[in-house]
Amino acid sequence: MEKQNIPDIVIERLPVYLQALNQLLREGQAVVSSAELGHLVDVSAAQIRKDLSYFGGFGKQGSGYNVISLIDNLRAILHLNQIWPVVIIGVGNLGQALLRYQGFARKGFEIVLACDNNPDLVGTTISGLKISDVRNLAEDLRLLNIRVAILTVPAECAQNVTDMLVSYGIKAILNYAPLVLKVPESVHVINIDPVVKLQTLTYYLETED
Amino acid sequence: MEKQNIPDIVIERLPVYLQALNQLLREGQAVVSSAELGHLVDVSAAQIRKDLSYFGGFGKQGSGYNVISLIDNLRAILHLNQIWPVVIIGVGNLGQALLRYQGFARKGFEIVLACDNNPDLVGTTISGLKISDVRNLAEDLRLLNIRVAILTVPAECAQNVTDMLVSYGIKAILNYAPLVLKVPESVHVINIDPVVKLQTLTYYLETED
DNA sequence: TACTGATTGTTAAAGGAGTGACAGGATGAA
DNA sequence: TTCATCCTGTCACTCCTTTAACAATCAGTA
Repeated sequence: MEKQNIPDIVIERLPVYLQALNQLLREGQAVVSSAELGHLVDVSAAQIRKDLSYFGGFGKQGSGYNVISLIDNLRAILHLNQIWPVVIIGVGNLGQALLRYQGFARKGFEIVLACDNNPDLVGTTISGLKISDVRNLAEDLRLLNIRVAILTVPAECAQNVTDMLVSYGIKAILNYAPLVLKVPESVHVINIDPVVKLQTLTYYLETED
Repeated sequence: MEKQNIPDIVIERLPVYLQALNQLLREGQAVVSSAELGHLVDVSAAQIRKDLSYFGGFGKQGSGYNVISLIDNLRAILHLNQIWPVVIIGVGNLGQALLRYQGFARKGFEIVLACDNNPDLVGTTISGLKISDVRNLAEDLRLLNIRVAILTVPAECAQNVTDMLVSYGIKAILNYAPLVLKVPESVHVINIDPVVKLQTLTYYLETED
């Protein structure tokens, strides 16, 4: 209902706010002002208030935002009140590292499936999860009701794999492969190729070397 | 000289264009139109022409852009005509995966230093590189003339490590730690916490589960 | 209760970014 | 050479995002 009118860029900031709020919670802070939160995440206070006001008035004049309650609201907005089952496609270096990463579980995600096409890998266990054969992907995804995928395969097969994922009902892809994936409008993709990000950074560096 | 007036968002698109152009080069295509390139990277043709025109007229009316020459120009703009030495700070799962990743070398970067504070790791060799003690960081960075860092340490120590890096002359940080780093204006940071990206994606998913 | 200080939600204005349209140059064919 | 076609670079316009300002409201104190 609310979805269509709210800019993507606002949505991208919400998880960052959530991150900072969780830190405040750990430190035992009960209330935070837009100015203080803005300082933590490097966003202007006015912008934070405007972003949050898209979803309703969560703050209290004179004091600010209740940390716990704002966390709850943001989690609801971002649909983080459930644990999302996630598949990792491609268990190379990066896929294995993500499998071992302990940061997903507490943040609303659980890696419940990891698959590869390498017969040496299929059947082995990494971080408590048995690597599945990509040939079973359709059934695995259906049985586990997975709609979120992390794609860590080589660029050469990334589009093929993506087409499979889309046809099997995947709706969100976190893409580590170095290319722009073609997907239907109903599927959401975020790219995080480290090389692209580094190449953005070097633009700003002096080259007198 | 050109730097100040060009929007960050334009700069962020350039490496993506470069990625697609390299693919065209591998496929042997000599010339590309803004429309075709736009289709590859999911950007409008007008936007590509406008982005490129910030830096000069690289195209030819009637035919389009010469692939090789546009690659050369973009590489120059992004300062990729040199190999940038890079340090990886924190050799946990993710740091090790990035160390083993072969995708940096051909794209303008070389991991020349990896360090950690874990005595069990220091001195071991991963992917041909001997892990250095973080206590030697100041000298290592100076000797190797490193200005680009990849940060893969736990959130708890990320800001401390960042302060060290900044004081030792690091100017660009690719931050995998789940927090917003505080740095001086002269230092550039890009964040790629996978959890933040996933949490952005789930906003767009139906929650009837 | 009345007053002071603080902070939100909202509105209007300012500032940036994206789009559409087209003049003008390049190419190739007749 | 002339003509028809193609595609860039750019300008004006529209749309989107951010900022600044302030009325409304809350909490604490006297």
